[in-house]
Amino acid sequence: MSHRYLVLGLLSERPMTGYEIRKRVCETMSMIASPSYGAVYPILHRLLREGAVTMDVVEQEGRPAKKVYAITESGRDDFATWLRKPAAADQVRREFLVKVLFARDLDPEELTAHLRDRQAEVEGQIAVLEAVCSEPEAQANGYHALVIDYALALYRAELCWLDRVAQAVRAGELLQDALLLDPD
Amino acid sequence: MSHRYLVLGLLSERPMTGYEIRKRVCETMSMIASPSYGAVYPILHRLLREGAVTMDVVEQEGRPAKKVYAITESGRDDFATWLRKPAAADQVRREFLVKVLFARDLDPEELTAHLRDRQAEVEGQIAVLEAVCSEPEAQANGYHALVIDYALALYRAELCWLDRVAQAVRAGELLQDALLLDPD
DNA sequence: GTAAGCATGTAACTTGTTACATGATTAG
DNA sequence: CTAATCATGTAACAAGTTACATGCTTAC
Repeated sequence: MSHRYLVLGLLSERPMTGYEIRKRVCETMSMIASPSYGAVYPILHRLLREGAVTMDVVEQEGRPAKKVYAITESGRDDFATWLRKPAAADQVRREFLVKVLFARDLDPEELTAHLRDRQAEVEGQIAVLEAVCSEPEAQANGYHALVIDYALALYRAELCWLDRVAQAVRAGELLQDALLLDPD
Repeated sequence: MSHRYLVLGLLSERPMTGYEIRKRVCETMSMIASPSYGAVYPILHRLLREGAVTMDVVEQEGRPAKKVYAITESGRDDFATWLRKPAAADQVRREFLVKVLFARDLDPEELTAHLRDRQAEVEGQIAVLEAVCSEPEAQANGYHALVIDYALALYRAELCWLDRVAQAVRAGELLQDALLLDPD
């Protein structure tokens, strides 16, 4: 459901094509979503059917014609209503965590490998976010910057956790049952 | 996909019924997942069909008969293979974040309300995690405790972020475009 | 008596991914 | 000549939710 409103929100800034929407989301909002074309186009078709957007075919030479979608008053109302409704609660839900949960079945080296993989992934995400941060588009929109800051804060906290756990594994503190982690 | 392996992982500890599995996940692993019956039962049927588990009908007086599922060697192999594969990357993806992204369309009080809602939600989650932490089951399993600690670390980081943003809103630092948030 | 817990299940629906098809231009 | 970028779309599939149906027991 929130992909729909992400699309509508972006169109409330300016008219765009499906291709453009997807590109913008994947490049500057990848921490929130990375929808495929198979998600974006059907959403636009549906919004059009419902009258939340209008569509304008723009011929281009050289390139294929593009369909520019623009939000309508009714679309703005729909978006405004959604924006004011309380957000649904959602989980942390990472495949990575399920693997940690059953790490008693892994050798310490295998667990360490998972931790290292995740660390590389998180560091990569942080690098992407910092790059997005320094772009003019993100700096112009305080709320976009806010969301990036949120993701950075969580990723940095995760990095700390990964470090602590990697140390505990190295120290052999995590055996079959084990102790660990002073509560703060 | 990871629900399947969560089920298989739990069954690798001891035989259980679908009802039990769901209850245990929802009560002690709610930060990772809260599958509905409509998710759990079909997974078990499929695992049975594939030979990853066996099923034993146990009649009970008073209560309806229950179906106890136990993991097979083939199921253990399947699980062990999955456990060693690198985990898929996943996003932060919170509906809440999409609302923040478009908060320029909200009055400061409306944004504050969203922030407060989220704060209450996060504090509730932390309370649940701390309660689970103190149970003997979680303390006996170091890896379970580890996952709880992960979730706590992220939730606490989020709480800090929420605080910072709430303050910025109160101070009127978040207008149409706005500055904000010294990079660390 | 009524709500909650035990216990199983299915059907309809939603939301999304992957993989495919099409086809032109530009940069290496 | 090959890959990437622009640009649209569909079909098959995967994974899950919600809502329903059933039915018994125990605690308030």
